[in-house]
Amino acid sequence: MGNQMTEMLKGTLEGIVLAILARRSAYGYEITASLRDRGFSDIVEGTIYAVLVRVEQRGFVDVEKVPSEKGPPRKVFTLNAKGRDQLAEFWRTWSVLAERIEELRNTDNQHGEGA
Amino acid sequence: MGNQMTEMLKGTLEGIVLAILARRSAYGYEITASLRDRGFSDIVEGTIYAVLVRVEQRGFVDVEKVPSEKGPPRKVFTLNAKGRDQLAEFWRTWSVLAERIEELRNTDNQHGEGA
DNA sequence: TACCGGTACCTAGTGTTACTGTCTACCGGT
DNA sequence: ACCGGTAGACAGTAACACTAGGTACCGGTA
Repeated sequence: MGNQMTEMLKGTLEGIVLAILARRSAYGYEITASLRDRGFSDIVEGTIYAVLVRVEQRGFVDVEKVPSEKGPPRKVFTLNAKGRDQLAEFWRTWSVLAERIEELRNTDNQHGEGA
Repeated sequence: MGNQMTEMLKGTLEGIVLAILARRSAYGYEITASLRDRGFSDIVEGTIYAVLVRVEQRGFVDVEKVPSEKGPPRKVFTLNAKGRDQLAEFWRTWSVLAERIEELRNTDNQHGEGA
């Protein structure tokens, strides 16, 4: 797992988690699974919990404890209004960056246009 | 200047600089100007020098001191083979990440499709 | 009963990164 | 003698994802 991906995830991982919560409420373990399904297979569980603590402290999500049949109670996160604002801001920032980088790639004709 | 962009630049800025050097050799001040031209107007000069120190230490660039008529001698950076490899790796990682995030955006139908 | 594995959550410590603020140094123009 | 533009450099800071563990609950198996 290249650490390059690790560095690139900085600043985007939080948005990714918010985007997943925008679809439906979920708890940590579930979000981790969801990420794996979506190809983010290199993201470790502990990292997700750290992100969730952060978004909770910043007030982007509402939290509800739900008992589960197995293991400790689930901590279900629901995106709230502030979180939706943050998510919108994330998409704006991402769009700007992605656009500029794609322009850069188009003018960069050296990188073995193989694939 | 949202700090969101700041965080997102982590992990991409180095690749951006390498991509600029892939087009032609340049010195720090020039690279900063080039970035401004390309819309990365929020990146500060000092940051670029830090990136250049890093890529030099990692051996991605060759360095040549060229006297200038004004100010101290220019430190001209040229992308070498190792640097081109690193750039290729950057584009690969970026493609993977960008693709996954775009998929996530497509399945996220909540974020006011304003623009 | 005793143990293991899966579910679910949490935390301290580490390394990397970009920014802020400031500094040195050279030069031409006023 | 001073200022602004060119060119480079650096210490300190904040934010971030990862490593590497740990706690707790439960069902199944030996």
